[in-house]
Amino acid sequence: MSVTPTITIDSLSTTWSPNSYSDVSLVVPGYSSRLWAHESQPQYWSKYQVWEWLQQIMDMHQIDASTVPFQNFDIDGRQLCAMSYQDFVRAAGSVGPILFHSLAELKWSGQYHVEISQLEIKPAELDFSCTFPDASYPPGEIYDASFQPLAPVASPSPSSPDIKRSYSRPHQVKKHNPRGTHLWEFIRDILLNPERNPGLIKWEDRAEGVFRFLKSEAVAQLWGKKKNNSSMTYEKLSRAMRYYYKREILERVDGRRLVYKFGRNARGWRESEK
DNA sequence: TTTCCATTTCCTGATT
DNA sequence: GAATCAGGAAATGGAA
Repeated sequence: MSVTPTITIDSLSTTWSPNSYSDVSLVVPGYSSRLWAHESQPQYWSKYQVWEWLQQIMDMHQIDASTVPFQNFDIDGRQLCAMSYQDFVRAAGSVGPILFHSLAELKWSGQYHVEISQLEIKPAELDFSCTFPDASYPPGEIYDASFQPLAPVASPSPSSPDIKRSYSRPHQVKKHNPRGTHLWEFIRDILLNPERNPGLIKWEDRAEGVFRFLKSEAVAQLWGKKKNNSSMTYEKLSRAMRYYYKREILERVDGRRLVYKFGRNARGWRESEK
């Protein structure tokens, strides 16, 4: 599905100001320094850049990529910028508000003036019950507790210091996953977005969830980079992978080196789940 | 402060 | 012989 924009962000107005409450850097340390490498303004992004942006937001907020239907964002920057707040909520569920605010901030930072002081969307209209599919998570696997959807764009005043407390988390947002993305999710995301890390891991049998490391040490280093651990090696990474056997997140593939298979408790890798 | 969890680190031995 | 696999044991560090 692609979202058909109804109200443009440009036409929206609200008391919310991207420079006040929704300063993402307050929520995600390091955001500013990483703040979107694209020189161009979002309305000029290609589809690929839109996906890159999405992926980066997922990474920054440690949101499981499988919870956001990327196919809903098979659009270019111009179409993205034409999406309303509700379009984002429709397209990305509880992650929608984060995407909306992030985009709004980008537009502001790019001198892209957004007149949002007249927005009429009420919090009650926002569907924070839209779900992360429970089935997307194995029993005991939980969503990032640190994930806090930004408050809706309407009242109360975003300048209120209590703003982030004034909206409860969606109840579907599961607790835990305290350190962000799990290793198996990291691996899965590489497989699902090979254009981001070409040649590192590849599917051996997509339908069965069998995959093979092509550059095991490179993957380990990438994982180490993510965990801020420069001494990560494939040896260590593979030990962590083997622990997944017991939890049935991975299954053994006997007799084949560097080959693993997703188990019954691994979610989000099947094409039908995307 | 304690407990829990998901690794991380180190190790020995087996297999390819 | 090197790389990888398997799994035990202990350590680590963040979050609740």
